[in-house]
Amino acid sequence: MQHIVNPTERARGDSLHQRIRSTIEQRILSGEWRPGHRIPFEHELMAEYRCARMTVNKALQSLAEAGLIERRRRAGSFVRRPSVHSAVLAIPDIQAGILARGLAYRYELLHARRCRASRADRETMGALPTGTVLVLRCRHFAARRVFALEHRRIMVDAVPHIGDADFATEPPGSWLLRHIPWHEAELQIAAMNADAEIATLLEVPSGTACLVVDRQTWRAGAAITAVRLWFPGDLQKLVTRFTPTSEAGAK
Amino acid sequence: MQHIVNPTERARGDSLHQRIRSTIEQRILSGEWRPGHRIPFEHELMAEYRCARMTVNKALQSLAEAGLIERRRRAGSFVRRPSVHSAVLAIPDIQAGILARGLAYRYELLHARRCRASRADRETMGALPTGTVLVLRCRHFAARRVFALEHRRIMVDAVPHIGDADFATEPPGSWLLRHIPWHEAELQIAAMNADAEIATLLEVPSGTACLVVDRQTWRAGAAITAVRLWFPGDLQKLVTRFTPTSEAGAK
DNA sequence: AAGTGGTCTAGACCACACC
DNA sequence: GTGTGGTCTAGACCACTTA
Repeated sequence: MQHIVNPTERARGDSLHQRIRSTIEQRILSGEWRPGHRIPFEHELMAEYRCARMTVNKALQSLAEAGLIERRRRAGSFVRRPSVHSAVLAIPDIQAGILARGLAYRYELLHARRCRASRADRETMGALPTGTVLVLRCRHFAARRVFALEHRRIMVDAVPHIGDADFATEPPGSWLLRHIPWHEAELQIAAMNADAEIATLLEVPSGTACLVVDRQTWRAGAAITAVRLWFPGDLQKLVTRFTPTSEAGAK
Repeated sequence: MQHIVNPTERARGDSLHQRIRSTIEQRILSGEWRPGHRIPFEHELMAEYRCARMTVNKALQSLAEAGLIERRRRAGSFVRRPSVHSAVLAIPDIQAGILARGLAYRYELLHARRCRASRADRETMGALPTGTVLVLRCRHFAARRVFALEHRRIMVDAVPHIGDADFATEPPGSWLLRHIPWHEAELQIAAMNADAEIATLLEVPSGTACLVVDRQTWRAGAAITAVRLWFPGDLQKLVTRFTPTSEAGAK
């Protein structure tokens, strides 16, 4: 019942569909099967591995979801031609990220006030005209150095129990993650020179290159928060490991 | 045979396992089911949707792969607590990205020479001591402005037919993507001030904040290329849309 | 018209974790 | 032990696409 697997193409994970997947994946990654190459049909793989169609189907669907192959009815499955590099960036919660590096973490609230939603809030986030916005400015420290400067706007009406939050002691990002655990977000990453004010707050020379991350967050279509984080360029690097993909794998 | 689906929880995609998946996903994203909440058992969902176990299994496996739930034998499936934000960054090929924006693209090779692998090549990329490295420096233009400056090292011995490439006319990234379509890579994103030399080449004032992307590429464990790209900070923004995840969904 | 993949069924055995 | 999820089978019907 077992298919004889060449030791060099042996994969971690013992289930048959994982072995089939890995075998094909390695042929693609090694360049043995180039873009456009037709993968064996499901019925051919069934015969090769002596298994049910559901098993090879699971392997091929998994490769299709990963963007390595394209499946076309009546035609077969084909190795895709990668066009964009799709990188999975891990962006940890700031506090957790600093602690994970073994550094001391400190948080400081600089400023907090409530006001009416601005025109920008309405236009970029779809906030209600009558909505109230909580505007926060705070700093994150890693081992006594300023690690990040945070400008945040929270749509008060969309966040239940926000009155219970004490942002003098808890970073708003952490509080929100605890209370609105799942959400959708949009991210922009850019490089900007620190002006005099930003430089003072980050305790770096004026003009220092900073990594600027803008993030907007929604839940069920309703805007929750918008935040801009300034990182001194030498302190924060975003690192990731990936494989190219053909088209957006994410929906 | 059909389960009666509430119109508000109706999903795109008509297959049953997609509907089951979407229904559960919306309960999680809306906050109705908070982290730690136990999803109904597979046999309960079978009864609710009057379908086979494979069908609910496919829906739950898909949610587990997406990082929204955690599955534990004997215990059940539970909504996960997100800890890191995992963003899928789309990083297009430079030429394709500029053309996609409707801008004119131009490429210029500044410098090319072959030399022995340096100590850094060996240490950071695992290049062979006797290996030859092709060192390139080039610029990418979008509508007459300098869009990016590229420093690249290619491990000549690992890339067949590289002698056929004409990097005076074709950007090395495009040539490599055509000839080594699938690979693994590691990416670092940082912000740096342009020094005098970089600023001159980018045609921006000295000290301008730049987005610096370092990428190293392997195929089947063998180093292919390492590249550093400098983007003027105001020109290139990396944009992405995502949902938080619990732990690394990528392997 | 034919043959592919997409989906689904109604079973089954097993590993594992918890009791 | 007991019950969960993990995996697999041997069928089946259908939609779609392409030859």
